[in-house]
Amino acid sequence: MTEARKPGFSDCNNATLRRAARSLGRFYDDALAPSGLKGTQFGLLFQIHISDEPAMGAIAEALIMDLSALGHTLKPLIRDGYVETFADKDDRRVKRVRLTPRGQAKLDEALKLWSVAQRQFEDKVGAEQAAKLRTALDVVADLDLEMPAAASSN
Amino acid sequence: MTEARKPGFSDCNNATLRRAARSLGRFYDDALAPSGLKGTQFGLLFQIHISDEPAMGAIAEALIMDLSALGHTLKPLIRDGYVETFADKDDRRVKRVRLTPRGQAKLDEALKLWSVAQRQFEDKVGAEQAAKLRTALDVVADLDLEMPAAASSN
DNA sequence: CGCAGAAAGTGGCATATGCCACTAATCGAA
DNA sequence: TTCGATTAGTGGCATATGCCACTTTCTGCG
Repeated sequence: MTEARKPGFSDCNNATLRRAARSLGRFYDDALAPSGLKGTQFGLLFQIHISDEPAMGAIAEALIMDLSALGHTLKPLIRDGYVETFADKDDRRVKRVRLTPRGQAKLDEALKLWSVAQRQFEDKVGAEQAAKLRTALDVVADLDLEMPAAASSN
Repeated sequence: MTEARKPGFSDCNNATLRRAARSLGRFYDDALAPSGLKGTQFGLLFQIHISDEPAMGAIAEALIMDLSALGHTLKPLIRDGYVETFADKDDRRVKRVRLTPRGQAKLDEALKLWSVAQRQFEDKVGAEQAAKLRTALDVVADLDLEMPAAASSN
């Protein structure tokens, strides 16, 4: 072993998760590079695609990301004309999002690249295993974790 | 179901991993907040702590992160006096890193907060299950993935 | 020795994410 | 109706990460 990742305290679930995310993220980013999209952007476009003109808040909730972070991340996609927003008819506070034709086309293009990476990955770890991992990750993501002290107002 | 995370195509391993990372990251960040450190910074200080005055490159490799990204991430820690760097005696290209006494103290402080979060997490998913997940994530992180086309120069 | 090429970092630029303070709109009572 | 609480986003600020173009050192040869 490289002496780098010694056992004993390298047990931080968060650190391990981030490390894997960086690693896998680079792989998917590389695969998507020809489309000009990052893995995150692809995921965001996809989420919008499978939703029905979702509100910002709905997207943020589905992806478990901060609403403001979503706003920031959306900017380059809007700038490049892949996505457009419009106010909800009944509640002007709500801003809805949808893909432009250009965005739809870009997503289709990226999906082809994505599927290659996805297959590549599943060939390595096994589709079954990959599915199990995703399930486990979804469980973790949806855990209702909160620090003891913070549970006061609950 | 919230209709947000429909089945079928939400199978992207990368998206699922990032989503979980955002979720868990927030939990650990909250737990570490009293120390003023983010989960990432804590992990970085810890990595330096368990290594012996590691070179930048060694840290980057262990954490599977870009060397320049490491440099950027290290800046606030150096600015706050938790870490210091010095040139390697035999190779002036190499920059080594170590914790300052102040950094060591901060790490000790953060470790207490971290262990609470860690325990909280393991109580929820089970220590056994958590260990399995970490193992799976390490496997994923260390996979030798590369796009078919990129294998040319190999 | 001297030079081409590799190796280790740095800096700039761009995206990814979060938190906090604010603004705009809506809702729920009094 | 009117005002306070709530909800949905925005903008600013700071860290997290990557890629690329350079600069500085080393290394290996001829």
